[in-house]
Amino acid sequence: MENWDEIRTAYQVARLGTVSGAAEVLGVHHATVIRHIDALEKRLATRLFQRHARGYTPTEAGRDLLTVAQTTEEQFAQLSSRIKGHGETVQGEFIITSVGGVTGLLVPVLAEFQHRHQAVQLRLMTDMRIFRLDYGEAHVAIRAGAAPEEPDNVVQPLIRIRYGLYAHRSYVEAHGSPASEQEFAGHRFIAAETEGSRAPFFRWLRDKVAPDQIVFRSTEPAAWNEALRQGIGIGFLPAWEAAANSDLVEILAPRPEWDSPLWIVTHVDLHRTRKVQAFVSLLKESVRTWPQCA
Amino acid sequence: MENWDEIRTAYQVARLGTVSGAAEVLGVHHATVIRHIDALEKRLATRLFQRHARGYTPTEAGRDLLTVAQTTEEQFAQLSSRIKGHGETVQGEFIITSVGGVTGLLVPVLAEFQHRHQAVQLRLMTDMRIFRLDYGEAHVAIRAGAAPEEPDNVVQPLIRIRYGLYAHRSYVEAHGSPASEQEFAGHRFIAAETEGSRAPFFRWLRDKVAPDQIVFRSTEPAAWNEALRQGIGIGFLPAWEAAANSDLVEILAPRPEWDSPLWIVTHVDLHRTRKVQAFVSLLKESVRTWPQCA
DNA sequence: GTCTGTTTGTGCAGTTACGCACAGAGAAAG
DNA sequence: CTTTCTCTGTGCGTAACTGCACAAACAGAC
Repeated sequence: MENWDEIRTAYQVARLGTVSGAAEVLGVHHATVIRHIDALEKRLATRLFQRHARGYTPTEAGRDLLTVAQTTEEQFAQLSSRIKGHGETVQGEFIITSVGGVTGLLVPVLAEFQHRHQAVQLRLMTDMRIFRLDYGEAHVAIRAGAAPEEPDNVVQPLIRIRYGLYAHRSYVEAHGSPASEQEFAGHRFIAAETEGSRAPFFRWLRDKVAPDQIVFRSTEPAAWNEALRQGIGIGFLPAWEAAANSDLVEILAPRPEWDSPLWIVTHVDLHRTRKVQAFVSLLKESVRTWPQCA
Repeated sequence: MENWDEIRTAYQVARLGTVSGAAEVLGVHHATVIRHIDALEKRLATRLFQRHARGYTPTEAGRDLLTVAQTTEEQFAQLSSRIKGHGETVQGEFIITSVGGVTGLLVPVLAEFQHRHQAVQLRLMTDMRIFRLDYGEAHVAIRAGAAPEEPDNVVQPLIRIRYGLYAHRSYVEAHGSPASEQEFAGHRFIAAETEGSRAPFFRWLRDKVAPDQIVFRSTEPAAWNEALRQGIGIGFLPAWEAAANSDLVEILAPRPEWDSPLWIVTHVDLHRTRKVQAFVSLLKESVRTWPQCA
């Protein structure tokens, strides 16, 4: 039962009773319809229609095909409208993967997105490994560092996060506060786990301090944050996050060279969809209300 | 949602995850698969798959299509086996149309047919008008008289019914029995309603007797029979039917010129089916057990 | 009866779609 | 890092399919 098009032609013939009518509905020549029927009957080794001068009358097999194909056409029509509507309306699952450090900024945007589009189910994936937009693992990704250059991904700049060097009040009370990087000797620092971290401020830090000065390492940005609050050492923090916590003391003010650019990355196949576009535009819009960052 | 073949192609791609695999299953070149997907996505204005070097990953729309097309394929497969089996097994409705006079011979054959093939539902149509084998009104027809010459119908001779002229004993006791057609004057006859009856014995009768001698006319052969038994007049009867009734007196013995040939007529589109063949062969076989007729 | 409209059926010409070959890109293995 | 394999993607020639035109047959109207 290969060649579904022939089934479709046979269905129209069975429905309308004439080859000519079916040809008109299908938008093909009636000769094509005849050939389709002939081929299908030959393959099934059964007559589907009785031919006469007034048209084609379906046999029992033809009537059977009629009912089956009728539901098929309905199913396909529903599928079509569902798919077409799917691209235009914002609904269904929506998967975002992002770097760990920006969840505090991202979640309010997601809340607003959910509020605007009640029919979406949100999934935020922040994990060690980089989720691939290929393979359909996520609809959009928030990436940090150098601009991603993966093919088939459309990359848009989102914002530059200003990073400063901060410590908890308790740390400053215990160890003092270095006025510049020349006074870093003897101080304790917090950094990322991976040596080859792409964050510019971590590369800067690696040049300025000895490895044994970094007393706390973690892959998880939330852990850096917590370690900082516990007074374990001096560490980088987004300026907006430090400003929200009065217990944190600014060691060194943010510098442009420490800025971490954020990127919105979407797969080219999904970038045109209304759902993705709705989220991206909302995200860009929300970013403008973050004056502490830009 | 036209072009069901493209849906089928997309279904296989969604199922297998790769263009190459789908191409192999479908028995086409992988370039064709790519073109089908491209065309379908363009028509739906939605991406069904995310393309990457390892294959095609279905999007939500693609997964939706997958489930719909999966049931479609199952439905078509069942339809196919049903239709193919339909041609080989004897089951379903079986419609016979026949001239009215032979039901007494036909019904036993139908009973045997039903006994052999429990899965058939028999319908015997004996009506004024001639049912057309075109339009699917019947599977086989038993026709009488001159050989039908309708196109697209396969005509086979079945048997020649011997007709004689009979009357009920009560009629003979009241009016006597003519020894030959020369003594028909004053006798009463039973004939068909239609003037242009194709039965040869009625044409013969029309030449021998005056119109007002025909005192009973009916379109229904069973009515002739009954009228004969009631002693209304002299009428033609199949020899076998008269022989079964001892109250009937033979007026004139059957003559070859009165023979009414019966024909088995089937539509060419249905003639090859096993169901029709089974019935036709059974009918021919049964006919040999009617020695009174031939 | 003739005429008209509709339908099926077929040979021929054009066009679309297919198969083929090759290129390019990742991913996995050594 | 290099090699190898698999899979996708595209230009080109061919083959299959489609559209066209015409013929034939039939039903209905007049």
